[in-house]
Amino acid sequence: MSAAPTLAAPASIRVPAGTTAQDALKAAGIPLKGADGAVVVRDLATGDLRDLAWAPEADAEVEPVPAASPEGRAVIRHSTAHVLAQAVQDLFPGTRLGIGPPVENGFYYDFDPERPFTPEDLAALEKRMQEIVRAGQYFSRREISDADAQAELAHEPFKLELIGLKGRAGEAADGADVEVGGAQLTMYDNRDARTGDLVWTDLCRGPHLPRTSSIPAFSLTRSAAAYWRGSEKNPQLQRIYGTAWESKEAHKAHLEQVAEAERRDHRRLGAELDLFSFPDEIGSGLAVFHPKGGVVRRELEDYSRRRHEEADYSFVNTPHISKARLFEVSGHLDWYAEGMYPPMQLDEERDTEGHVRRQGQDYYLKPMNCPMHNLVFGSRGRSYRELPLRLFEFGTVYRYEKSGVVHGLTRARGFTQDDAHIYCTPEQMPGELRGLLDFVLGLLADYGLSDFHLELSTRDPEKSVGTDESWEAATEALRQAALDSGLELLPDPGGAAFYGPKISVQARDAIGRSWQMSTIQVDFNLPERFGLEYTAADGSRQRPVMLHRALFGSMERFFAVLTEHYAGAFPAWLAPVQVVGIPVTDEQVGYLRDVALQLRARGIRVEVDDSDDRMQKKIRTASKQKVPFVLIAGATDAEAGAVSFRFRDGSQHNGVPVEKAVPAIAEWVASRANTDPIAEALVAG
RNA sequence: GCCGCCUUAGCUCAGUCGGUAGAGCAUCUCACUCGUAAUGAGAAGGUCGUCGGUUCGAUUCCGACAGGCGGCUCCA
Repeated sequence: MSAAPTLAAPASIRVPAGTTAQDALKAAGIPLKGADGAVVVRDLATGDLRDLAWAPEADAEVEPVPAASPEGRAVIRHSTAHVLAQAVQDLFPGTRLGIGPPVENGFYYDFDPERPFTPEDLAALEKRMQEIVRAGQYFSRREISDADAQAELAHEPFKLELIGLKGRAGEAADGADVEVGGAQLTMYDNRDARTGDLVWTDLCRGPHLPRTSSIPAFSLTRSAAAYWRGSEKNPQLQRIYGTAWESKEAHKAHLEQVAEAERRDHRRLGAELDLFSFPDEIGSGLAVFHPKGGVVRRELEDYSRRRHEEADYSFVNTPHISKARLFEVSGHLDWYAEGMYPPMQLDEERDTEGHVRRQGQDYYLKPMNCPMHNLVFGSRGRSYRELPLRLFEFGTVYRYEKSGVVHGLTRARGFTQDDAHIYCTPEQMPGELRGLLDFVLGLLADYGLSDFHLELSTRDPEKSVGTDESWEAATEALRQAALDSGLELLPDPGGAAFYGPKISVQARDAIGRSWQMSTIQVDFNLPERFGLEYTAADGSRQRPVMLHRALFGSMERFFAVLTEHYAGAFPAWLAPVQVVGIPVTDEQVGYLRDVALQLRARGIRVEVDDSDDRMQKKIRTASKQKVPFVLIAGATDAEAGAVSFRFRDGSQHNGVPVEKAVPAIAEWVASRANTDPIAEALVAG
């Protein structure tokens, strides 16, 4: 992440009628070059961004928009997308243009080429783009009537379609409004720096940089297919992604950030640290956890279990498969069948002629735990005195994810939810939601995630069941619980499931990426479908409110997020191997084994490296395995009854008496500290 | 599911313009016994993802399938 610009709020600047914004800025001493330089201006009267070449007809007040600002970067990226499109049409004449908007960290442009782009094409395009940037063509804005635009763009079918969408940009796919914004269509002409000749042109709302040479730094990143206007029903275009920045430094920092994310990729670390794998023999999206991954997972689960016990949850266990009937009742087979593994048919019997003698039964793998939990609730009469009833299970579910979306542990086909369903009275709901959110955030924080924001997904009137009143009450209860948390709350209108509104907790990791973690959902539908009831104080039968809540989303996914958050260097309490003993010579193996026994007696996961590698190699091995505590013992240590600590950051603490070292480690682990142990910290503790 | 790319030793990757392959790391053995991120030597390890086609001959060319990667769509 590049540093946010910390410029003082730019003063308003007057652009006299007939003068260009650029001249006015220059006169006011505003820089026009570099990361702080203005790339466009904001017309303060309308709030619109304008090109620097803009010359208002009447005096206007503007503020400069610096390159190193979200809007400035968007302009840079958008202009770079134009350069890409020009390069593509240079090198691949006849390629049709789609849209080319700026996006987070970069831009893309969609094309309809003769054939898909290859990596070599991308290299050639990047080279051609550099030439265009060097040429310093200027971006020239030109207003155009719809009819003229249609004539001029007769050979660009996608652009023609966009013209038809004009003024209804809200309905257009994400990014389309970059091309056709408001009522007035505009073209942007790229003109030769010297001669002013038209080099290339594109339908575009703008604004743009003054010249192609104003693009400070860019690179192309990848190509991929994308559906035209984001719909599966439309033809696929070839999309090229790139990144562009206000300075070479910011560009480099971004590329470094991408490289860091790659190094932290849980799929890579999973193999390097021997945590888990996805054997082809089992099937796509189905993971096996190796002993080291199993340890981490068990620690995650054990701690969670304890916290759930303390929070008065009841633990249940339910099977992985069920007869079809259950999912007919729950409605899954109506509206979720695509996401389910196909059924297995059991129990069918046929006679010798092959006629069915006994009708078979379809069994399904469960995609969710809620139907099973509802059966637990409904297994006997329930009293209001039992509510809220909180049923918890590490419930493994299976979903037939489409082949293209399976992605490591974060999008698997089989995974275990730390799933709870809470049945309560309508009156209990607000308090229950508040408590739930507290619980969720507290538990996530205990695992080292602390930077959260919330999203409130509200009703989509087109697709929803339940009364207006119940939606209103549930949404308000969720909103209030969210507000009480004091966290940033983003609206997600229409994002709710059809059966009720939800809050999702997003957590930012150590390198600033957001992950959706927990969801808390109110459900009006299932209690109805399952006919769930409790007896109220007045003896009447009432329908409980049901809350769904998966705290980690799934254990696999949470495992992946933590792996990436910690870059594989898990906190000591979670680390698969917490201590490695390294003898300086073979002489100390026995001594270290004795120390290891003392640690193991206190529940510490410890190994002694008695291989015939040299000590330095053993240290390297332990470092690469990201072991939090390395205990080295040579003759000096052994004679003194001591060990020498080496920590993950390379710091040392030598000659620590074993009777101090053992409890120090045990206490550190027991504290569940999420910071790395280092020499100072351990000594202080 | 769609588009593109990829699949060679446990891992990371060379290589073969069609004549069945090589490195580093890891593994094993031996020597070394060393104070904070790689000691040296040797050995072993691959029907080149699977199946089919073309061919005298396929790991190499073609096709299908499986798995992976990057996106799109999807994530109730």
